Amino acid sequence: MEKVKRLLEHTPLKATPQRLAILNEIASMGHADLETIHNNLSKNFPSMSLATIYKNLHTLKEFGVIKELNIDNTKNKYEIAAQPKHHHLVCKVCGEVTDVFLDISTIGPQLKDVEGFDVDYCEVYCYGTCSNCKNKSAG
Amino acid sequence: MEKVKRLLEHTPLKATPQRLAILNEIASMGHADLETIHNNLSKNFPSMSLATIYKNLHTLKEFGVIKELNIDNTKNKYEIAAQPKHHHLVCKVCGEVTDVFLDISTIGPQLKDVEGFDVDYCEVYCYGTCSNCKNKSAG
DNA sequence: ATAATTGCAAATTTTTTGCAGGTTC
DNA sequence: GAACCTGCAAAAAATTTGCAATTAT
Repeated sequence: MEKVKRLLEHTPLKATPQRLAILNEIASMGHADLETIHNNLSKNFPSMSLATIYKNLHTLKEFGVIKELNIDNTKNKYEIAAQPKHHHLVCKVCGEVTDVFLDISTIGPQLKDVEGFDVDYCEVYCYGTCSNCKNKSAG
Repeated sequence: MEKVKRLLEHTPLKATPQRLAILNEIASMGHADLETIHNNLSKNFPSMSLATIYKNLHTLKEFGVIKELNIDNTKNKYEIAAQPKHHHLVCKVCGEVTDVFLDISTIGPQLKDVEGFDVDYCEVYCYGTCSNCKNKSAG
């Protein structure tokens, strides 16, 4: 829990048990959505209210502690922001999300052509079937 | 209107005026969200109900006539699916979305390493500032 | 004629808000 | 002690549903 506490260091946000639990859940899952966070935390933390999770996800995102993923057909998922830059692999069967490090340096030069648009960063989402799901469908 | 009617040809969906108007709106805007569609269509089509738009966006997506975009911090936007493969540029200031053709052939080979994951396709979203917004902030 | 679609109103689900009591710094 | 947070309950917003009348094929 001390690990995630550090994520709040340069923010005005207080390290409440609920907030740390939410961060810890996201950190240990890698990626988590609101419902999953609520379900998992409710077990050990029965009074954890939905409103608290809504407020926290909003605030944590606002202060750049977490990031929202933008995945097709999925409820919003969150990940810890302080990670090396990476992209995402999404299994369209089970929904599992995996981080992947990609060299996308060939994209930047192609955007030079776009009249006057200043690109800050690009996000890549790759969709397909994970090995688990592939094996299941194969028999 | 005949143009968008063709988009329904290989589906069991009927070409109702409401449906065609929705498709036409998306086609002419390039990308549109539910609220915008509703606002714009209500002008000429006062009885157009929100429920009809919800149902249509769902059905049209289900049959692959339209695609939902996955843009950070934005309400779901839709585009016509039958278009050459492209990616998206998003202005973080005004929200404007622009299509962009990118060669992402360098990504595929990098994914060979990922154990057992079969990638179908990748989506790239590039975020930045469009020329309009850049000029405004510059004075 | 048949099956699909619309629009309304109601129901449901999701998200936000206000505030009293409690907590962190 | 000041500012911030939580959890509750209520409010607001977003989305879905059921159904009778209508429409496309």
